[in-house]
Amino acid sequence: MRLSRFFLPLLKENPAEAQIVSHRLMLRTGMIRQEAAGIYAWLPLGLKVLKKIEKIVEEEMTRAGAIQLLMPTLQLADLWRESGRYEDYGQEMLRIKDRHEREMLYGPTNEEMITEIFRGTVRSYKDLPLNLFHIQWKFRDEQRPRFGVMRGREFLMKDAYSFDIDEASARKAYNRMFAAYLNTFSRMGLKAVPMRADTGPIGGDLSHEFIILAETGESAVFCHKDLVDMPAPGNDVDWDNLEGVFQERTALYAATEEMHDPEAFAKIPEDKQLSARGIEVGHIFYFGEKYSKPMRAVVNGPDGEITVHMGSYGVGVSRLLGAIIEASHDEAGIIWPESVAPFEVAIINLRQGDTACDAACEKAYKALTAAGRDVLYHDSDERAGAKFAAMDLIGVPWQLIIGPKGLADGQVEIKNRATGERLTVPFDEALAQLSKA
RNA sequence: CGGGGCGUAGCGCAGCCUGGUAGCGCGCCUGCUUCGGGAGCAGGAGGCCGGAGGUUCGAAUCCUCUCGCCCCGACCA
Repeated sequence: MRLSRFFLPLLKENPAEAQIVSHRLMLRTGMIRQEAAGIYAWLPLGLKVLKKIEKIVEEEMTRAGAIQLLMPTLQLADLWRESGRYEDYGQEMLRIKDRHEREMLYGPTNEEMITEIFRGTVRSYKDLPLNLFHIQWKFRDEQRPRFGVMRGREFLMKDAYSFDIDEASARKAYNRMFAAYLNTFSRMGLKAVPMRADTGPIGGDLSHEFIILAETGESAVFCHKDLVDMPAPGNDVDWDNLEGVFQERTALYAATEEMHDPEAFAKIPEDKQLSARGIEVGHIFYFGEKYSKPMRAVVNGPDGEITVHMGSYGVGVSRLLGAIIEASHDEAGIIWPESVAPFEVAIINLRQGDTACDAACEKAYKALTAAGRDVLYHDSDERAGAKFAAMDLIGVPWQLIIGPKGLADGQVEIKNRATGERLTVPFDEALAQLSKA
C-alpha cells in the first residue's frame, strides 16, 4: 500500500477524551473514531489489525475442534424469557421493538440462541461432543463506557459453546478451550494468565479469566510469578487429554480481585508473589445444564434422554487491540507484534523526488509485495523526521529506510521498531532479509 | 446510577466572571527556501461559539430547559 493512496488520518496531538495510552494511540493513529459513547467506527488501519486478530482466533478455535457459524445481532425477547434472563439482565440489555411491536434485543451474548439452534437440530448423543463458535458484534449498554475499545458498548466478541453428554466430557471440552486460549494469546505476543474467576450472571461452577498484565488494567489480580512466563502448550498436544496442561496452569495461585484469597496468596514465597493489574481478554465457563435444562436441549442416548452439559467461551476480539497496545508501546507509539501488525514493512523514502531514491523505493516496494509481505510505502514528500515519527507511531515492525547518502554506496537501512536496532546493509541484502516472512 | 467537569475551526485551547458580534498554537491550502528524527519565511481558507427558548438596543458571555461527551465511584467480555 502506498501511503498516498491509503486513508490514515494521523493526529499530532492527544485528543482530550482519551485517558489511557491504548485509547490515545488508537485515536492518534487513525485506527478508530468515536461515533457515540462506547461506539466506534473502525478506520482502515484499525480494521486491518482487527481482522488479523480475528483470523488468529478463528484458526486456533478450528485447531481445537470448534466449528464456526454466525448468529444474528438481533434476537427475540421470547427466547430470553425461556432462560429467565430477559428480566435478569437489566439495563445493560439494549431492548428494541420492531414495526410490529415485537420485543427484540441487540444480543449481549448468545447462550439462548445457540441452545435453540442445538435443540432444533441435534438429536443423537452420537453427534457429540460439539463446539460451535461465532465472531459477532455484541452490545451491552454499559453505564459507563470508557477506555476506548477496551470497555465499549459495542464490541466484537468470539463466543464458543460446547455441548457434551456428561460432565466428564464437558470438562474435556473446557480444557480444549483452555489450551486453545493460551495458544491464541501467545500468537498475539501476549502473556495471558488464566485465573480463577467468578462466574457472574452466566452461572456455573468452573470458570477462568485470561488476564493480560498491564498497569492500566481494570481489575486487581494476584498470582504466582511463574505463571506469567509459562509458555503456551503449542499445537502438539493431545486435544483429548489436556488435564495435564490444565493442572500445570492451575496448580499455582492465580485469582482476580473477586476471587482473591489473601491467606492462600500469602503462602506463595514472597519473591514469587505478584500483585498487579490486569485486562481480561478471555473468559471460559462450564455451566452444565443451566440453559439446556430450562430450554430442553436434549439428545437421545443409549439409555434414554440426556440433557446436554454446556460451556461457553468468550474472547474480547476488539478489546484485544487495546490490550495489545497497553502491553506493547513506548513514547513514540505502538509496537505491534508481527503477527497482528497492520503492515509488516514500512518503506521510508527520505528524499521523495530524488530519482535514485524513488527508483530504489519503487523496486523495494514491488519486490517485497511480490514476496507476499504487507508493505506500507511512505511516499509523500514530507520530511524524513515526520516520516520516522509517523511510522514509529503506527508501529510497523520493520522499517526499510532509503536515503540518498546510503544509496550512493548501494546501502540502505533496516530498523526494528521493537528494539530500535538499525542495520546498514546492501540494498539487495535488505530485500532478501525483509522478504522472509 | 451517585458525585464532579466540559461542549468555541479538523485537533489542543483562550475569550465568559465585568454583554458590544471571535482569537492563539498545531494541522490544512499556495508559493519560495529547506531536506536523515514531527523545518523556516510569506500569503490564505476554515467557526450560525452543541441545540431550543428567554432577558437585553445588543448574548459565545446572563437565565431556563435540553442534547452530547469526559472523569471519580459502584457495575461489567
